[in-house]
Amino acid sequence: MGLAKTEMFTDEQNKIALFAKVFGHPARVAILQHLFKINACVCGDLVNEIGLAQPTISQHLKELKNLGLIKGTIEGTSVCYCIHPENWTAMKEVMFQFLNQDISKTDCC
Amino acid sequence: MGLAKTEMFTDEQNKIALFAKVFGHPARVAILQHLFKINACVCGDLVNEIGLAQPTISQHLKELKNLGLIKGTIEGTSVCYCIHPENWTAMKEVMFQFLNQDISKTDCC
DNA sequence: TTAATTCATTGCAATATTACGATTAATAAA
DNA sequence: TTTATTAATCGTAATATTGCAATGAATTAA
Repeated sequence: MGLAKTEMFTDEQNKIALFAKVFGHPARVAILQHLFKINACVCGDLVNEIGLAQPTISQHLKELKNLGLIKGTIEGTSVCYCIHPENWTAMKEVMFQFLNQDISKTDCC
Repeated sequence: MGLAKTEMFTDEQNKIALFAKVFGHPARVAILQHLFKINACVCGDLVNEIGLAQPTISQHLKELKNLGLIKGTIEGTSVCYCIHPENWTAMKEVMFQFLNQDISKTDCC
């Protein structure tokens, strides 16, 4: 199939999976790291920074934007992308809760 | 293609992407949450708990096991799965570092 | 207006993922 | 031994993802 049966899971589980999925490609990880690193906003420098073709980067940026993790503003002919702070923080809350589950009881096997 | 060009990225970026990818499906999120919730180990109860067919669950468990996040021990005819505490903690370190990047400077757009 | 620049979109090929029926392997119970 | 139980593996169909060339839309420069 290639199609996840999302209706069988809770909203929280689906939300975690959606966030995780977008981090599941090294190009998107690299894009985000670069946006954090460069204090000012960045546009098509990402195409040079990362070694992929322009349409490929554009596609990855779109996915990050769709999830609300970044925002892009048009500046003349170029587009300035940067982290969306509020949404990033909200995403962190969700992911932290998942990653921080109590591990102390898991003493089996 | 459908094939990520991992050679263009750092080991860290690829590692983050690999961990994130395995969390990128709600069934695997649900499996992990259940393993955390059930203090004792769990085996094919997961098939009942989650609504997917046995081969599907088995496949998801395999991916989690391949990454070292869970471990399985044979107990008679059934297999007992549980979180791998050390590896989970190590994974958390990597993910936290990525998620916790300094957001205070990102005041653009 | 014309050309140049930047980025999004489209279309497509190659590969990956998801799900499950059927089967197999291994152990336990009768 | 025979049968049941449990879980892994195989094979396959349906869909998703990745990457890029070609193209298009929008703005700027000449």
